[in-house]
Order: sequence, then C-alpha cells, then structure tokens
Amino acid sequence: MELSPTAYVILGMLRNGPQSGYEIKRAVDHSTRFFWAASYGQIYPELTRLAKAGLVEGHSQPTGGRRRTAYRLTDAGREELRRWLDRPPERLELRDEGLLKLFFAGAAEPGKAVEIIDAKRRLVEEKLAALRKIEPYAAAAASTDPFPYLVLRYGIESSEWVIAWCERARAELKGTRSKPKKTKRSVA
Amino acid sequence: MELSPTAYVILGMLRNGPQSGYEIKRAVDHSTRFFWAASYGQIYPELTRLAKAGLVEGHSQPTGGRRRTAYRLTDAGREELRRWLDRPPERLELRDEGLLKLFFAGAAEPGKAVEIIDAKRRLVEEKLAALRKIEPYAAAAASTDPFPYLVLRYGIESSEWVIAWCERARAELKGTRSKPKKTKRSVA
DNA sequence: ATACTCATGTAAGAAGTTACATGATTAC
DNA sequence: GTAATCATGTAACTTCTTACATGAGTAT
Repeated sequence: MELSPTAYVILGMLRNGPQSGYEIKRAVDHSTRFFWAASYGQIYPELTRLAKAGLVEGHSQPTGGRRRTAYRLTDAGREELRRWLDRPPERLELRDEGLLKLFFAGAAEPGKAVEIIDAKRRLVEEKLAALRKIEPYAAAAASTDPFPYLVLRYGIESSEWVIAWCERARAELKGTRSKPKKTKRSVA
Repeated sequence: MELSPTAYVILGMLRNGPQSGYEIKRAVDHSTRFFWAASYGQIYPELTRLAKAGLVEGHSQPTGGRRRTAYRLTDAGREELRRWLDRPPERLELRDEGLLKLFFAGAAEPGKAVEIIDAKRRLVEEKLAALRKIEPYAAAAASTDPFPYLVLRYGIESSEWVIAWCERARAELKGTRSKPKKTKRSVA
C-alpha cells in the first residue's frame, strides 16, 4: 500500500475514535503542526482517497442542519497504521531560513551576523511561546496517552536549546569581532 | 522583487565568485542541504529566471569540448542578496517522521515507543556522521569566512542534542513502564 | 445584525522530487 | 574500455499552500 506521507497523520489522528476533517485539522494545528503540518487542501481529498482504499469509513453525523462526516479507522486502516509504525522513519527535513541567512552572512557588512542570530532567536521564541500555550492541555492528557506530551516536551526543550545556542554564538561573535566590553572609563 | 525561496540559495552561493549550476548543486549538497536543499530541477530553471531578471549573468566557459556556463552576481543581484539578509527569517519548518511516529506510539503495543526512539536516533546519527565528514573542510575554510562553519557546528551540536534527548526519553520510558534492571539473580 | 465557529470542498498555482536524455572528459 | 565525474536540461509527477465558495449554528 503506497500512501502519501500526510495520509499517516490522518490515520494516526483517528486512532482514538472518529473525527471529522475539520477536527483533524484542528488537532494537527494544536499538536503535530510543529513537525508535520497539514492543510484542508490535503486533508479532505486524502480522506476521500483513504475511504476509497478502505482504510477509513465516513459516517454522516449532522448537528442539526449542519452537515458533518465523521471518519473512523477500519481494521485495515488500523493495520496500516501499525505497519507504518513498525517501519523506521525516513523523512527528516529542516527548512530554516535563519540558518541560511547566517550561512551567507559573510556577504553583508560585519555586525549583520549578530542581527541575523537575534532575528532567528526571536522566531524560535515565538514558536516556543506557542508550544508553551498548549502545554497544560497536553500535560493533562498525558495520563491517558503519554506520547503527545513527550513529543511536545521535545519541541519545547529543543527550542530552548536553539535559544541557548543563539546566545552562545552571539557571545562568540561579539568576543572575536569587537573589543571586550570593560568600559572602565570612569577609573581612568 | 518577488523571488522564490530557492533563488536566495543560488544568489548566496554566488557571493564569492562565479559558479556553474552543477557547482552550485555540489555546494548545496555539501553544506546547506541539511537545512535548505535544492535539486537540479530547481537550480537550472531558477538560474535562467534570475538571468532574465538581471540578478545574475551567465558566461559561456567551455572546458575543451565540454560546455559550461558560469553565472556571476550582478550589482542588482548582490543588492537583492543584501536586502534579503536584512529581512528577518520567516520559514522555519520541520518534517520529522520519527517524531510523528512517536506521537502516535500509543496506537501500537507497549515497547514500540522505545523502538521508535531508537530508530529516530539512528537516523540522526547517520545525519551527524555526514556532517562530521564535511567538518574538516568547513573548518579549514573558516579563516576566510567563519559563517558556514558556524552553521555546520549548529548542525552537529543540535544533532548531538537530539541523540542525548533520545537517550533520556528512552530511559524515562523504560523506567516507568518496566521494572528497573537490577538483574541480581546471581545473588538470590 | 454581525461576528465567530463549525463544516466541506475545490481550483489554481507554487514548490520540489525523480527520472530521463544527452554528451564530453578524466581516471583506472 | 569502462566507470566516474562534469555538465545541462526537461517532463512528469507529487506535494502542499492559498484563496475562494458555500452555508448552518451560536454567542454578543
């Protein structure tokens, strides 16, 4: 069975019971999006494909006059999810514009590198703030299923590591480039 | 000027003198590919577009009967590169299949999570080995331009952090799930 | 009333990968 | 001679994002 990478996010999100496409998108945005994103434009067509392949089943469950289709895993779908979990991971991709800019910092005036590091740091701090916002909910759910919280902590701790790296790199650049502070003019 | 994200890799790679599309690809594979990849299918068409936009200039420089077009930055291209360096980074995307599997590990039998962590660790170790292979070359070039080496060290150190995290997470899971080792059968 | 959330879907396009085709030069 | 490297390019395809269209229910 050849499935698109995003198909497994959907199968995984259905592991604990039926959900609509809208709910899957919501769950992704509150959890996996930091290391595996998915948009409506992927989710809805993929749900249709998975249903055709017999891995999920859609059931119409309107709320009043508001239509809604909840999908649940079939046995074949659960089996496919397990087989995927058995295989070693392949994709590990990073797309980091801040690092790219730092790589090319030699093309700018001296001092630009420090600005680039600070800007990168700011971007990571924003990401970290978003992760911290969802932390209490993930922590509360950890007693039922500890893994989403474990992964969230990975996100938080790795962001903290990046911020610390930025500080170190900044200090190193400042130290080699300009004179050390020691502004003891008052004494002289 | 609206440029594709990959356009800036090309402009950046030309910062220290002319290069052919083939050489740019080579440089990317030996450096930025760990946080910003690019394929021939992007590089060659993009070089044509950049030349039309006046940001690079192509010069035919055949080696014997082997055709070769070396591109160099124009003043406008260098200016565009500097303006991009001035803007704060936007993209910071991760696509980590190992984390996704760990997130869904509750759908598999207990003990699978440890296997998933070990597999993730192996993948990072492979990446780290590739980075260490290019380290001596990057270190040697650091006296002329320190930034590529700085970024490489980021790659190496962050990989080491991930490996350490995997060890910690593994120990934690083993600790809560099964009894601690203490196989003192010989005493009893 | 009006804004927000729930809900589904598609169309267009950007971005990126893979595979292929071609051909010269160089190293063994 | 044959394998590797240098070198350019395209076509087909997959993936993903963005924007749009539609419409019902809910809270203010």
